[in-house]
Amino acid sequence: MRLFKREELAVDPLDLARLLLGAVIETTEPEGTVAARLVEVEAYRGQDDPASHSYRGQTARNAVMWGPAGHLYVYFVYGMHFCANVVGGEDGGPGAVLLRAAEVTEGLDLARARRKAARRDHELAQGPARLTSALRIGPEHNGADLLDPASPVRLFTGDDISAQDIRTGPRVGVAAAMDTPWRFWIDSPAVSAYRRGGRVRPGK
DNA sequence: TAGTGGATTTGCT
DNA sequence: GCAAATCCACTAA
Repeated sequence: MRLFKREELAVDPLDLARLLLGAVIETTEPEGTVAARLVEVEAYRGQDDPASHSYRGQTARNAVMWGPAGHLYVYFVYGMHFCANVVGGEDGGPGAVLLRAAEVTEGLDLARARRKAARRDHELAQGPARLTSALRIGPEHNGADLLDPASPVRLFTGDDISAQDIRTGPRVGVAAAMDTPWRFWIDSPAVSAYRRGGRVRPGK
């Protein structure tokens, strides 16, 4: 297992998404280290992708998406949760891959303590906000370099996943992207359940 | 076990 | 103002 190289990640998000399946993300805190193997991701591009945060241009929140590949983009959603992305694409151009689900492989006790609602281990990081919660990724990690061995968040290469084991489908919870199958996953109990885009619960 | 309401930031309309 | 790349506690059967 080794850290990724910057040039490996500076590719189109669609290619980066496949690359990240099976890769391992690891966070280190004073209390210990938690590592997880990515089993589900979604690609987000730039101005040609209406579902992307970067579609309408650069803002204070999504500025990291325009930066160099290999950094972490963390954003806040629904007033409660954080989601983590790996920045891809070329410098000066937006692009990122949302980390949706992973299997915790190291630091299980720590992850269980952080995710008290998870009744089974495969639920520890089964979903984008659960993943950040299990790994304790927060706003302080926004813009962190995933390729620096001294960084609190790092990204390692994992198993080679053969193309035939990669499943694709529409992205989850994205109203504007029902016809772009940019969600990628591999068989695992930790893959999150698919939910249709648009307002899931109309009314209220 | 299935269904629903709530927490509460960000940025566009 | 409103909708969003969500999760979980609570309720009813």
